[in-house]
Amino acid sequence: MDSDTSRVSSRPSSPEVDDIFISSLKTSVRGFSGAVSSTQSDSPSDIGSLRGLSATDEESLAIRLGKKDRKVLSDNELQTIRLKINSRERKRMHDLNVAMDGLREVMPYAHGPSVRKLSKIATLLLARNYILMLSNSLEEMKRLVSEIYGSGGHHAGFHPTACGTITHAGPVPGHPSTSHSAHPAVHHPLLPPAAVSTASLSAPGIAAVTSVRPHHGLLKAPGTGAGPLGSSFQHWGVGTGMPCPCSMCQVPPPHVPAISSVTMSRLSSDSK
DNA sequence: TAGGCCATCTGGTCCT
DNA sequence: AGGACCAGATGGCCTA
Repeated sequence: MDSDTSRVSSRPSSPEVDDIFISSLKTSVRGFSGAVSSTQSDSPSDIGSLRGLSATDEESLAIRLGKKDRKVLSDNELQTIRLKINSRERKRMHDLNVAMDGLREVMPYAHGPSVRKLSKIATLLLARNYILMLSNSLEEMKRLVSEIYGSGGHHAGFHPTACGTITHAGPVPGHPSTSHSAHPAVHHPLLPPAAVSTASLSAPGIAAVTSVRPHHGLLKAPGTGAGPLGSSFQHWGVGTGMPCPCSMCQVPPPHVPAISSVTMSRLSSDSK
């Protein structure tokens, strides 16, 4: 199910498009909008504006392009300007996607050729919940530390063995891969309440998704099998000094308003 | 085939 | 004035 990766690869971003766009312009001067979408010239925005570069249209475009002096630009000038603007926009969106990929990489989610890439919306929602979970965990850890060591607070002694004999070689933010199934039921900030209530951290609900459509199943009712996301959240790396958010190590963090009902409904209905 | 996701184009607005 | 940002529109690809 690496359809997404194939899709991505089959859709090379920016660079090449310029050539296509330019060539399309060469073959059809009137098609100012006909870069990749051949039918784009039929769009409402084109009607009565960019379609046939008549003198009047050129002028109107010139005005829109900021030529308040109503200077009439030549076709080449207009094309050049449009190409430049389009190129900038593509670059901007490309940079945005790069940043989105960077965010995906540090998310507690399985990565690999066989795992479909998180959608943008899913990435953002997951990131949000992840941050909330980290915040809750941090607060809880602080609280526990103060409780355990009191005002004396020799924090140096805090941790490892506090979680029992289990080795916390689990994932840390940015390294979501390992997991251990030691502690079964833990509040999962990345799951909506409904999912959390029925799913353990072995997270069936999250799981199904990874194989097919991660972002949807992620917020969906429990399925079967443990997924990377769910398992990856069970523990934190010891070496990192990060807290273990599992139920054995701490009380479940307060309920986090994970996702709006609107989003939830959309994602759940989207799950298929 | 419908729906989801995405890339791209485009025009408007705001900022420097 | 030019660039960045944003949102709407459109069409392509993919999955169920």
